[in-house]
Amino acid sequence: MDESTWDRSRCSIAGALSVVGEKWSLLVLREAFLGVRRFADFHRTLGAPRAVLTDRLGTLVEQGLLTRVPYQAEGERQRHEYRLTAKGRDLYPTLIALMAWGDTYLADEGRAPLVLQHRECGAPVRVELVCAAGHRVEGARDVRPVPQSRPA
Amino acid sequence: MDESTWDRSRCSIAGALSVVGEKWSLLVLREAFLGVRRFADFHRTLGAPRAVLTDRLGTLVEQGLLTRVPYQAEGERQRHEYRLTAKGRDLYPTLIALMAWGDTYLADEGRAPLVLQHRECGAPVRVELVCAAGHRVEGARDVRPVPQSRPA
DNA sequence: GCGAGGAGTTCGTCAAGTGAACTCAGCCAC
DNA sequence: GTGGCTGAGTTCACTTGACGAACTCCTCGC
Repeated sequence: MDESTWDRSRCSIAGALSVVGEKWSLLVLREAFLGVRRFADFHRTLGAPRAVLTDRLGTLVEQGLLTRVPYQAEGERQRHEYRLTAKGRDLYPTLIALMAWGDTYLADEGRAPLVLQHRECGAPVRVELVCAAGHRVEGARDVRPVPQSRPA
Repeated sequence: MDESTWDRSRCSIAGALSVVGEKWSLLVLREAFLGVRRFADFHRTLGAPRAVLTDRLGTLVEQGLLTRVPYQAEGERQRHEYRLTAKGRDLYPTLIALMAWGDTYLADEGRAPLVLQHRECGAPVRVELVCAAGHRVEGARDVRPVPQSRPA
């Protein structure tokens, strides 16, 4: 492709990174996918500074990846918890792809620290590139990037 | 799963982010996938400050995602170019997943600024979650995360 | 009223990103 | 050879962001 003429400023990767590209954002989402919902639990499991966590949770809510819903445990006062929205849940494949890469290249002795099993059958889950016609796509070389003209 | 006992410090997502989680890293890789190889072109297409670019290219080389190979254009002095390694190329699904998310939630009027076609058949390419038994996995709810015990 | 704990906020410090200016090396024209 | 051009950095002053500890506020149970 002609990489010199494509308008990078509209790139969806750049856009996505402007939403979840800050430090801790994707890790917050990882915790959310593991079921964490409360501020104190995010803080404990991530070890991020409170101020940063407040900020990240705030922008994730603002961007619509999490919602802040009130809840009340018995014998406690009302609090808020953070839950994934559909927009947030749709980042799951991204996280899985990142994790798979880390498992391949970073895990000690190739042992993945966390295995994902299909709930129905127990088989391990992975990401795959496919085309709409059903072919398996091996990598970037099998793909032709086609920039779309900007609507006038 | 019991999210309170799993050792987050070994998480492959955190590990991967420590390699490519800094600002500009994934965008540098995006350009590399689009065929950019030279410092000046990275600089021009990304608009990142030179110092940051020097640093990011350096760490990506150091981490083995890019290699720095000398080349010489006719009539010019010898220079270096940066090429993706297998380790770098394997981040392709991650970038595609991020891009797909951005296309869905950020692109104006749902028009993806860049379409990926399967080179063989022209059909659009996307990422999918599947299990080893071949089932389609819809999302996080279909997945059971199982922490692996740390080797003693 | 008192203490505890969740959920932040504030603050001083330190690291990282930013843009402009400067450097350095080789090639070319003269 | 001299001077200019270009690619690839480096340096610097400045601003932004991250860090950890300390502080606040609110509410519940006692």
